[in-house]
Amino acid sequence: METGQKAPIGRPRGFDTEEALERAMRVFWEQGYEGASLTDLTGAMGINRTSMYAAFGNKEDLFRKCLERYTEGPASYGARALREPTARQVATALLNGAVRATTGIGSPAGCLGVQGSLAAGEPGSNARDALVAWRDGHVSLLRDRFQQAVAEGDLPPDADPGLLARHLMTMANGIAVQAAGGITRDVLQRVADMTLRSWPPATGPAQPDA
Amino acid sequence: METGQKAPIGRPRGFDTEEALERAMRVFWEQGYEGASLTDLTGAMGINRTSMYAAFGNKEDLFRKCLERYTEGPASYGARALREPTARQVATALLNGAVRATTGIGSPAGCLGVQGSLAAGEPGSNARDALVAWRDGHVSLLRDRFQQAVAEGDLPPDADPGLLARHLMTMANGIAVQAAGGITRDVLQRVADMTLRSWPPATGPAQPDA
DNA sequence: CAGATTCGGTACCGATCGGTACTGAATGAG
DNA sequence: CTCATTCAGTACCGATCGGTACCGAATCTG
Repeated sequence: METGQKAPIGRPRGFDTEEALERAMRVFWEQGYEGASLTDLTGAMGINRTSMYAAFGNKEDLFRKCLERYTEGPASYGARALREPTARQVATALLNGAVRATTGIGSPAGCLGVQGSLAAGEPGSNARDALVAWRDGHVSLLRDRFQQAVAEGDLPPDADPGLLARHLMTMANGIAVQAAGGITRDVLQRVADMTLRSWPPATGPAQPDA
Repeated sequence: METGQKAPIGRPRGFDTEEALERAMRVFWEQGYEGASLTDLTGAMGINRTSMYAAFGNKEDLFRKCLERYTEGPASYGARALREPTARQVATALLNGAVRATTGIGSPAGCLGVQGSLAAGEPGSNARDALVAWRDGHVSLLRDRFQQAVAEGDLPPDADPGLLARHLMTMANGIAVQAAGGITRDVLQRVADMTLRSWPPATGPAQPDA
């Protein structure tokens, strides 16, 4: 059985699963989990319901797979940012990446990880929880990266890695909301620049007013 | 006809419209426009469909009225912040208010103006557009307020009021996303404090790296 | 009282929701 | 070739969607 990997039995699949997943991802991205009906999804994927269920499970499974694809595709700037040499460069790459990804010319506005499902009724609760975990996972990765920066002396010893990570993710998610509302890339880039100009912000007690 | 204001003809309404609106607002807040079904809404309001349609129009009208109520209730910190004497105090009141409102103990987590409808399918597009306009309206008010601060010398003459306003709203919306994900008030307050510690951020060219 | 008017409950509308049974077409193995 | 296996299209499932027709109950004016 040298050819174990190949030669699937039966009629071969008539569509490209990667291409179909890409199109489904864009529908979820544009319309959110609850707003994307199976008719919308399969219409964009170019297949019918039966093929979708056979290939991907159900709507929830499809959403999860789209989220994975999103993470490795449009949101891959996050993983790249973590590999930047300094904490400041991590922050810069993250926010610049967020601006670019949420305002891509050929892509839906905003971020799938935010508008995919932020508030939902009971049938969409699993998708919502999946996105909460997704966002929190990124914060944890950022926190670990900043913890490392503190250990390396790249950030001051009294810096709070968790707080810096949360602050940065808050800004990135805010950018996603703006982008979903149609704010243009150049405006959001200036907003990101403004944040980065005073980064890292002080972690200690509040500075005197005025 | 001195009593023109009173004595409505016919059977009097058997429920309090303000109370019903308050409960509907919370359902939209928790579940979003698309995630809140008429059954959910009328169930929480304690009335049946017929009464809801007679009193409020339809689901879209109900949502708009809930958004108004939200603006004048839980989101009234926005209008209050604009009346603070200095730009810095405006920013502080806004972010502190956002933290409190999105993490209220007896209220749903997050912000109706964000998670009410961020991405939606075609049937929810009107609600989504209403929220986009709602958020942009608040940015415009902030921009005008900061423009005034520049004129008063409260902000430096080279400050960009529109950019400062957008930056602040981006942070507030980011806070709303965090809160929707269950992040607690004390954490978000520290994030807000961190932002305010370096506010207003410089508007000019980027500061030298490191 | 009678008559007009409005509210509230039931029962229903067509459309759409996510999901599936069934059937025929296309491919492998023998 | 035959036969098992898989894919894809149709047609459908019960449930729910937002919205409404209808009618009795309740309250006004006169």
